[in-house]
Amino acid sequence: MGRHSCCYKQKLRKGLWSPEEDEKLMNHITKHGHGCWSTVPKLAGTIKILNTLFFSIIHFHCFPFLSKNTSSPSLLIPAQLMVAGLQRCGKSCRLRWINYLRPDLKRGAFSQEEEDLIIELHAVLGNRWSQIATRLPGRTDNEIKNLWNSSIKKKLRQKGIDPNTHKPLAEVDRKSAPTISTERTSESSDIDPSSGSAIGNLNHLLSETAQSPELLPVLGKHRKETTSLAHLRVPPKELFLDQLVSGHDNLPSSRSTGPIPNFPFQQLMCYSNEFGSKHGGSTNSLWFNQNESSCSTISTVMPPVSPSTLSTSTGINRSPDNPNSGGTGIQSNQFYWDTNNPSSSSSKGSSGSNSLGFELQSTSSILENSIFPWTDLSPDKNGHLEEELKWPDLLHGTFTDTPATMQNLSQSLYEDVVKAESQFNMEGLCAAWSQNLQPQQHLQVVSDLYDKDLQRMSLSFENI
DNA sequence: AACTATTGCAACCGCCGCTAA
DNA sequence: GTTAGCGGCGGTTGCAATAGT
Repeated sequence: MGRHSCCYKQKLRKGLWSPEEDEKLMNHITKHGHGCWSTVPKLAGTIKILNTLFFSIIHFHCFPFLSKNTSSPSLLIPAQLMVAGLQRCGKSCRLRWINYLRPDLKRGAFSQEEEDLIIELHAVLGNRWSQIATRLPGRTDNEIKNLWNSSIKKKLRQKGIDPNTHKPLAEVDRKSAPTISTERTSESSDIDPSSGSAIGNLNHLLSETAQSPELLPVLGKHRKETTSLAHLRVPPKELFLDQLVSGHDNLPSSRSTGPIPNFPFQQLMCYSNEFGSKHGGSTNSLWFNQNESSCSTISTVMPPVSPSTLSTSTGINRSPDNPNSGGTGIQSNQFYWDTNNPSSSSSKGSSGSNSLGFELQSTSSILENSIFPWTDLSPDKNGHLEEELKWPDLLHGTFTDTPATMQNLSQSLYEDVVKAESQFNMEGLCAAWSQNLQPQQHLQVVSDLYDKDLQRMSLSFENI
């Protein structure tokens, strides 16, 4: 198949991104959405030039006395704005946005719970980093991949666990371990679905679950511990920006883009992370200000977003001593809303009702009652999860569960798998929200979404 | 202080699948 | 059916920061 056209182009910058490039890209995407990535580098510069030209012409015609020494409006354009667009290929722009500039990224070290989750997901999904990343809100596949290769692998080996098969190293050694190639799918393919002890991949898992109820808890576990996070995952902010700025309602097929019409995402920008409540109260707030203490506040006071707000509120606070660095501290990469804009709000703003006038409620209650009516998966009232299934039991199929639990798990099986594969489809929910549907209607919408996702899922697995 | 080794992470490379012409 | 363009993914590399000597 054809390669990316930009790969053939010369004179494109490579290497680390400068703050100026970041700003260009950030400004462009927040104002216009990324659209076609291949056009982003050009547009990121040309739009600025056109804007400048426009205002220069206005300036020239309205205030000629200020430019009497100039013979042409074009002379009013500052030279520094005449630079071309980003000298980057679209692919590079996309990568930079996804892995670094995206406002929903969670910075900082991985928690132990996240690491454990990655290990468990890797046992099921193999090196499908992007799918693993969908279960860890705010984390990118690249980040997870790096963590795996640099840290988790070593830790597992130190514990006597083979990171490829998730089996004890001694057992692997006895079996004259297969040569680990450097091929793309080497690690995931090392997990032999037919081996019986390690769960090779999701495809195998699905086929097995159809016949082997004992595998259901594998998904059931993730349903409780991880899919609940997936449920709470809100669409990337850029989706909203695209929609809010452009106002169109096309439906991109890309999994990373999609319209979110009139969705009150400000109330979802933060969620009560069960990890946080479970372990020392460290709340992992996502989206924008990642100040740990501001989670509950920002989730309830964020007003509707206007394009004007967005266009002026995309500043990035970086660590002052290293502006080019992503920083490792959670505080070092905050994205903020324009606190000077009266239509906007501060993360330290007061609570109460927002400018839409509807009564605010806690994020968790919204999630449980309105947005995610199926969230019977929530932690219990004390913030604790139900007793977890031990992973080794899952791997070896020795788990037994009560019929009632199994029934619940089987009911939710498709939820978990579908969302693992297709990511949660927020579009319909957003549409439902925008239509002010009643709870029962929400349920219907959700049900329909599941049906569609299930169909897509089936097709996907048929093609594997 | 200088050098080397290690680590962490951002970014690139190359391939694949999907889609439209 | 073929081809090209594109987005996306996973593997790998390169480099800056840090630790160790």
